[in-house]
Amino acid sequence: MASSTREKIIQLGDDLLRKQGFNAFSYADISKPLQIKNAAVHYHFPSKQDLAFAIAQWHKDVFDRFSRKMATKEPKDRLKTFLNFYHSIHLSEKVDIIGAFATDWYSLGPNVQTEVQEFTELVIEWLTELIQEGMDLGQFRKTQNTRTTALKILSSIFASTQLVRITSDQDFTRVKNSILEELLN
Amino acid sequence: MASSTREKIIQLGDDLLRKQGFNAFSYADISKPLQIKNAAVHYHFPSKQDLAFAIAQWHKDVFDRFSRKMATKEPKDRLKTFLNFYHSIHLSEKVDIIGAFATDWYSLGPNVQTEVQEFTELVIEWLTELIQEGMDLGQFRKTQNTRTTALKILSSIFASTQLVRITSDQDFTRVKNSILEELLN
DNA sequence: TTGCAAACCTACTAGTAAATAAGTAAATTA
DNA sequence: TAATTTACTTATTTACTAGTAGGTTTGCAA
Repeated sequence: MASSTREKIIQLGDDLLRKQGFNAFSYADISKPLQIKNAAVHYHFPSKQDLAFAIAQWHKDVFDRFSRKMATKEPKDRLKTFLNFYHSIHLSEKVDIIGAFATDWYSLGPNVQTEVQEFTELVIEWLTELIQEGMDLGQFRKTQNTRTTALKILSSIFASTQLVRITSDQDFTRVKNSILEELLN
Repeated sequence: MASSTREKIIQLGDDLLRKQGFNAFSYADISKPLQIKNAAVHYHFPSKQDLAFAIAQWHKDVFDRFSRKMATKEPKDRLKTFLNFYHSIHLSEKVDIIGAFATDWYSLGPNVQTEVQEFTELVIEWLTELIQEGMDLGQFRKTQNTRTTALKILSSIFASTQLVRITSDQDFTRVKNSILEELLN
């Protein structure tokens, strides 16, 4: 079964949110490419907040499947896959969803904010555990606070998807490689 | 002489840009608090792009004065002041201007983009020189590529102003302190 | 004191935004 | 097969957006 209209709207909404920002796209930007009418988008997502909620929820689902699939792999490879994922974001000229939601934070309704918070905490905890495990296995250099290390990795990699819009592509690869190098023993 | 209307518009525009995003505020959001009419804002800044340009220019000017004032201080103190500056951004519930411009990048006209690029390069170069100097003086740990280190510091600190909107205040302080600790010998 | 420009205001336009009401065709279920 | 639901469309509304044309006031300069 090909993806439903609902799924296509979420995908396109996510694309637009991360390329242009929540307030920079309209329902027309979604309905036109999908060759449906404005009201059809409202049928699936009565308000733009409902769409934002669905996008946040989708990211939670995807990350959940991702972390399950990665569970068996060793910390180093898990981190590499994570960083490569951000590389693909960079190549598609989007920014990370966390940064996109963060800069548009005050445009989001309370339930969307909660969903975004849950997703973000999921990512941070996953990274924190990964780092702890890598340290326990002697693959990673010891750091004082694993959550802080996780926060620094997350923030520098997601900020890079933003920063390189302004500077250059090379800067992304530099930061990406450096994150791994710094952690490895 | 108290600050002119023009200056007040730039200040308020900058506040709104960094609190809500470029597409989330209107000229009405500027004219109302300043108790002037919509057209008065258009008198000073015919288009919203002109306002964005002036905001970018203002940041360049401020950073220029900042770097001049800091020139005599030693690297460690320069970095501390820089990080404290970001702490004040965090406290005012804004995000950093670089991240704000980056996420709204495709809403900006070419001349605004150029101005933002110049400002950002100014900051990166200032940080790079600071790190090199600190390393030469033996205050900072040696790193392979000083620009990469600068990029990582900049990205993790400006992303933190975004991330802590979603997570918690503590996370900002953690990252901030860790940046300094990691660099110091 | 006249002329003129800076800094506004009044009043408006054209376009776009999100959102809704009411209707329809096709599929699903009872 | 009758009733209902799903997935839309057509048509419209309300509200706001950036931007403009033209008039007014104020202060300064010739």
